[in-house]
Amino acid sequence: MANKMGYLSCLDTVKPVRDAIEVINGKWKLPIIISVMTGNERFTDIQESIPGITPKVLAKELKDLEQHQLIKRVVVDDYPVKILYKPEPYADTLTPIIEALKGWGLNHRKKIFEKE
Amino acid sequence: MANKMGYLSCLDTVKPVRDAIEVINGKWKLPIIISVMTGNERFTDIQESIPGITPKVLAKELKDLEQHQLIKRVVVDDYPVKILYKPEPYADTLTPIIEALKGWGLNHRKKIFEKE
DNA sequence: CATTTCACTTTCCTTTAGGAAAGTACTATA
DNA sequence: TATAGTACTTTCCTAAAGGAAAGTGAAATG
Repeated sequence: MANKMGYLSCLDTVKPVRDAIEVINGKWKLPIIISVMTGNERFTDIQESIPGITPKVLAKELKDLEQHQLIKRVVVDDYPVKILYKPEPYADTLTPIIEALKGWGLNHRKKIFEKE
Repeated sequence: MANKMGYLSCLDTVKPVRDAIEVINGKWKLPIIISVMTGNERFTDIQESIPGITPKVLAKELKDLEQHQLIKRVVVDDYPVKILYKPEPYADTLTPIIEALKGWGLNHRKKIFEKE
């Protein structure tokens, strides 16, 4: 009944990491969350705060993030109608990930510049 | 000389996060690093420890990770020749990211199951 | 001599991500 | 009346990611 695998199981870590990656995958999701958490609320503001993002990509990613309950789309019925994107409380749970990536990225860039 | 942007700058965070994402992007890189850090050294062992990965993808990602100095490919000149993949010390710097993703993924799965 | 193991590579194919450019419908402002 | 801003959508396209299946060459094992 014992298993005869010759490899070491790492599924305890691999599985949840993959679950997380599925939610925040791609180039743009974390940058958008960061922008919204920083306080950018309008479509155009978010777009301008993230260099290189196109409106098509932004619109698609905003929908994904809404589905995952990380942000919400709020329609304000003034005249003219305003649309605001706000972070959901659940977005705060991503802070440790964002901080870890930020720290690593900062250090990595330093490492690259030292070498070359 | 002041800037007249209407948005809030979040580049201090967005830029390093993007640098990090560029290195560990895709479905497979972190799972492979986790497997190698767990102690899997042989191609076939790594492959079997990560459900769903194909040899083509594994070969390609191992090369990428080697280039980023996260793992090294060691040829052991016994007869028969053995090829071992070992984590580089630099791989350890990814531990906070992996732990953050693992924690988040675990919690996320719990959240999903509670809801539905 | 046949089979198996190991570490891949090769081919073919589909899906997804992403970018460029233009357009749209509405409202506001000069 | 013309121009500009807002929040997108649409079309077209390329590149990269990823998967399935088979093959390869060397060496070991039965």
